[in-house]
Amino acid sequence: MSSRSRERSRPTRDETKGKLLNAAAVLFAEQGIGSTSIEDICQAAGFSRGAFYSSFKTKDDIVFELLDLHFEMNQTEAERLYSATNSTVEYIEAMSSPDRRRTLPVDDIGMLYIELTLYAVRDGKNRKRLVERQRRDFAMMSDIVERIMADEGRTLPADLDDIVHLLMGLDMGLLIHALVDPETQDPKRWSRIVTTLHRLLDAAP
Amino acid sequence: MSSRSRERSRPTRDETKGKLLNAAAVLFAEQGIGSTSIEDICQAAGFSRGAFYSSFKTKDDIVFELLDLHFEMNQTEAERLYSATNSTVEYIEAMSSPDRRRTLPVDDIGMLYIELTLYAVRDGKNRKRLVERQRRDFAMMSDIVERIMADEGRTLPADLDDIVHLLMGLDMGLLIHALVDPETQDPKRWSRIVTTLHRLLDAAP
DNA sequence: TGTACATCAGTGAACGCGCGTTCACTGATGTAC
DNA sequence: TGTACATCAGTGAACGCGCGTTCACTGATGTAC
Repeated sequence: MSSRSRERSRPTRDETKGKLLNAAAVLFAEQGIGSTSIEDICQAAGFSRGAFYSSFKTKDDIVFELLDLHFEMNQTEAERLYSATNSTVEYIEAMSSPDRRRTLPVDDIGMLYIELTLYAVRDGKNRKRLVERQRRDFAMMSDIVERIMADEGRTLPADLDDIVHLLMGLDMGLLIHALVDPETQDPKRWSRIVTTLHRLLDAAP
Repeated sequence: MSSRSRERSRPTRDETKGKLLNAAAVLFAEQGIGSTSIEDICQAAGFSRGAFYSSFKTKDDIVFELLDLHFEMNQTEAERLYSATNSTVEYIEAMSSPDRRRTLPVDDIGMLYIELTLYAVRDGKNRKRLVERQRRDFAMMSDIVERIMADEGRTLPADLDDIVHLLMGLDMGLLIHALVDPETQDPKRWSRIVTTLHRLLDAAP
C-alpha cells in the first residue's frame, strides 16, 4: 500500500511506459523507426535513456508493443462503430471520420502503420504476430459485411472474400496515396467511394 | 574512339552504375533502405565503396534514381499493355500478370515501392518529385479509364476521379496486404476483383 | 601500328559520428516494527 | 504516527560498433603524334 502522508513526486511505472509509447508513436510516424533514436524518444518523453531500458528490453520491443496497441484499438473502434450505428450508410459515414483511425495520438497514423508493418514483415520472430493480426482484421470485416448483408436481406453478387479484400485493400491504398499527396485527397472521398460500391453491389443482378 | 586492339577489361561507367542500381533495388526491398549499407550494395554488385561515390553523390542520390526508374518503367508498361490488348477483359488480365510489376529486377516490388515512397515522403527536397510522379500515374489511369469507356460506348455511373482513386488505391492496398500475408493471397484475386468492378459498373443505372 | 602521356573509373584504408545497449549509482517509494 | 531499512525506477557516463563519406592512390582507357 502506498503511504498517504507523502506526495508522489515521481510518475508511476505505467505512466512512464505510456509516455514513452506515445512519444515513440509520434516520432516513428514523423521520421521513421530507423531514423528515430532511443535518445530521441526519451528526450521527447522527458526521461533519460536508462528509463527506456527499465520499461523495454530493446528497441524492437517498443515497436511490437505499438503494433499490438494499434491493431487492438483499430479493431475495437470498428466494432464499436458498427454497434453504435443504425444503417449501412451511417456506418460508412462513421468509419470515414478522421477520428476512426486515431488509435494512437499520432497525426499521420497511416505513416505509423506502414512503418510498423514494414518493420514487422522483416522481423523473423514477430512476422507471425503481424500476419495473425491482419487475418483477425480481415475476419472482423468479413463478419461485418455478412451482418450488413443479412440486415439488408441481400446476397453478395461476388465472393465474400474478394469483397473483403477489396474493402481492406482500398482502405489501405487510399491511406497511402493520401500520405504522398494530401492536397489531392478529398476527405469525403473514402465514404463516397464506399457508398458507390454499396450502391453498385445493390444494383447488381 | 575506343581502340580496337585492346580488349576491354573493365566494365563501362554505365554498366557499373546499372549493377549498383540493381543491387540496391534488391537489397532495399529485402532489408529496407535504412538497413542497407553502401558497403552491402557495393559487395552485392562486386565493387568497392569508392566506385559507389564515383557514380552517386550520396546515398539519397541512388534512392531517388531508383524512384524515377520505377515510375518510368511502371508507366511505360501500363501504356504498352493497353495498346497491346484488344478488350478491357484482356487488358485487366494482362495488368494482373506478375510481370507487369517487374519494373526492376526485384522479387517483392511492392516492398521496394513502399520503401522508396516512405523515404521520399520524408525528404523535404524530393517530396515534390514523388507527388508529381504519383499525379502523372493517376492521370494515366484516368486516361485509360476514359478510353475504355469510350471504346465500350458507355458512361461512368460515378465520378471519374473517384473511380481512378478506387482503382489505384485498390492496386496499392492489395499489394501491401499480399506483402504481409502472401499465403492468403490468391494470385487471381486482383483480376477477379477488377473484373467484378467492371461488371458492376456495367450493370449500374 | 606503336609509343608517351593524360585522364579518370575504381580501390580500400582512414575518419568521425551517432547509435543501441550496459552498468554502477542515487534517491524516492514501499515495508516492517 | 515515526523511524530504519530494502527495493527498484530512473540517471547519465561509458563502451563498442557500424555507418556514410573522404581521399591519396593505381592502373586501364583514350588521345596525340
